[in-house]
Amino acid sequence: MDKRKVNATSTEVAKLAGVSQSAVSRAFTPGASIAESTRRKVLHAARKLGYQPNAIARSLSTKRSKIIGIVIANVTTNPFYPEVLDALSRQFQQRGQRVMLFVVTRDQNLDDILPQLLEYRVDGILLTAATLSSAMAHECARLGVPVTLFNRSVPDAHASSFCCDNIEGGRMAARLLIKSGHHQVAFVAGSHDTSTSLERERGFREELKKHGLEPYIEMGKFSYREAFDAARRLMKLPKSPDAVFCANDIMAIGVLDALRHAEQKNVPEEVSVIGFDDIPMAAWPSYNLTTIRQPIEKMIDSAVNDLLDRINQDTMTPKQELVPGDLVIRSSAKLPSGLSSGWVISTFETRNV
Amino acid sequence: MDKRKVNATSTEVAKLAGVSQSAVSRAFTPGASIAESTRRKVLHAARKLGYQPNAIARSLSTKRSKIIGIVIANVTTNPFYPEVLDALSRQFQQRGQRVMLFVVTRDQNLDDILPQLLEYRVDGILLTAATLSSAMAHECARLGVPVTLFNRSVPDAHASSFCCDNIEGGRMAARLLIKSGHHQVAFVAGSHDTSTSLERERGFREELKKHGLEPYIEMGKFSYREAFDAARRLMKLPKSPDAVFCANDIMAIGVLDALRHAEQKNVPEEVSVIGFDDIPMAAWPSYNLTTIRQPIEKMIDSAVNDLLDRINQDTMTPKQELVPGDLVIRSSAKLPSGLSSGWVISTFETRNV
DNA sequence: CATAAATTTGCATAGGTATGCAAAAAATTT
DNA sequence: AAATTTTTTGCATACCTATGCAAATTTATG
Repeated sequence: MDKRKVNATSTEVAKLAGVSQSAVSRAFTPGASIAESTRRKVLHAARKLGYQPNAIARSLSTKRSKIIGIVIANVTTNPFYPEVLDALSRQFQQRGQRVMLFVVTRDQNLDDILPQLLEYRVDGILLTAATLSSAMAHECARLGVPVTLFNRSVPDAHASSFCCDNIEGGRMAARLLIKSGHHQVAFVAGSHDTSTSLERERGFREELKKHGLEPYIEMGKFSYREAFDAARRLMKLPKSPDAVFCANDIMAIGVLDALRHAEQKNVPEEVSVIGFDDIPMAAWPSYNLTTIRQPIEKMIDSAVNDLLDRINQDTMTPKQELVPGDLVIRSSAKLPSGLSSGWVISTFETRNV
Repeated sequence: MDKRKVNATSTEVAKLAGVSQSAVSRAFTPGASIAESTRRKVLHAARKLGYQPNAIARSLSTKRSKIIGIVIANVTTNPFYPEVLDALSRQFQQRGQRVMLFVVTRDQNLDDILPQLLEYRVDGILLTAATLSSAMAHECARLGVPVTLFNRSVPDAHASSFCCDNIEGGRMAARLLIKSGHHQVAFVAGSHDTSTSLERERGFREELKKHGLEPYIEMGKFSYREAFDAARRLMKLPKSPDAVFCANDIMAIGVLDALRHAEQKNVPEEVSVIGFDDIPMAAWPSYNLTTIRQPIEKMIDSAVNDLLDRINQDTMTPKQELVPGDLVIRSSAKLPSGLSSGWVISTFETRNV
């Protein structure tokens, strides 16, 4: 049991086991042509030397790194993204892929980041809360590295994209507010250059318009604090809104806190609040936020499947998928008299936090 | 500008530039011996072919992958860890290291995970919110891969560890509560097998004992929801506590919500609440949580420096560092008449969220 | 037992870069 | 201009594994 050598190689194992280096390689390659008896000999020798196959060398040889590059933003500002990262990481892990991670700021230019991933010959790239320049999209396409966007609509047809149906989500929020008799509503936007916020706003406005309503718009910059302030501004208006729809949950929570603690408003009696995402906090007993749930697991399943499929059959064309969200009814928004089918009623007691 | 070829190699670039493959390699190696004129020729040819050095091949050749393995848990349940991950990722990125990420559950056995990192010949490993079996610690030591623990005390001397001074943090909380005249206090623990929770409890008890007090203990499992319930149990006690110290902020927030919304208690008039970590939420206007701040940036700076140093000078012995926390005074705990020096007074207005 | 078929094995090489060493070229000194 | 020093260059090889191919071995068939 001599373990002085730092990193045994397949050749050393081969020598000890009295076989060729090829045999060692085959012993560690599932499905390779090797007799059970020699495989055992090899594994025994390997254990003795503390041998572990060198994935770097394997990658070089097979031209598959088994690494997926993940680029993610907003990890500290929106609890939705840790949720996404967790699910992604697990999924890839489970499917035998490693993850190379880049955490970026929302405004950071990916044109500096992606080349770093490409250097390592990642098998695929998944971007979330980040946008892709079309130059980079082309570059990845040229190199045959599939790219998938999560939660961002696609700039061109070179990448797949998986999003919640944000427009329909905005409509759902509007419908609920109208049904429950609101007359003056507001939208707290995330930013004016993010597809998610823009689309949610579009659906919301569109549906309101059908009923002759037009929302106030305030900017919340996807942040609790900014949304908190936005809510205060809204309440200062001559005809202050009786309902606020926010482009995401973290802002909705900021609005809720502002209404309750800074503006002494009762929610939902005086003002209804609706969010988007359904982050774990939305179910906390002191928020009980009515919101549009993004079915994270389902979306990630699809995204991961698509990416891995495109890695393995390099002919597949990118796909754009829109996953419907669910209206989750809690108690931050007034209820209409009759409930619609398809709504998810979720109370603190019935849902694990 | 022909770019049909998928991945140009240094040899192809060499041919086009009319130099040797070595020259190409040197052109991309900072500090290598190469004439400025040839470097330019090479870079020009490289651009023409869309060449990018192959980091996998380089790793094989140099025996340095420039990859750090990060293992992290609790990413979705405690906002402290997204903060940590964000900072770690940035730091390594900035220092020219890539990050291979594993998100694990609290109870997952690292003995299956670490080998996967070692396969890729990571230059170093950073574990946070995760513990290391001593067998694995030995294995890493044998392979010359330095390991650093973040926020966990060290099982043996084979790894470095960087922690907040949890014991002293517990003492600080106790001192504040005593100074401001509390008589019946409680501790909401995270778990009974995590050094952070145990140490915070120890310091807290220790200091209370000096003043003849003993805390109620409740289990909050590091979760908002469990802590919420724990608070309700505490308030049902015949002599319910007038102060609650929690092993982390997310539980303190659960307690706060329970007190305010389920138990109709005024905070801090009737009950004081103190947390640990100082996550961004702690500064939110509706919480204003008094807490012990872990100086994340400072801790991570030290941890990253130590790890990179040990990677580069392979003789360095592991280091155990205890970083002092700061008591951040907000308004969830009653104030004593006179403030001590060294306390950080932080109000919503003075701190960026 | 001989022959054909199937399985297992080793050889040789590819994958792309870095680097020690000696040769060549350029710069400096005498 | 020759001699010396310094810088630059290319050659050859190492890094470690996977795999096509032909040879060797085992198993099955007649």
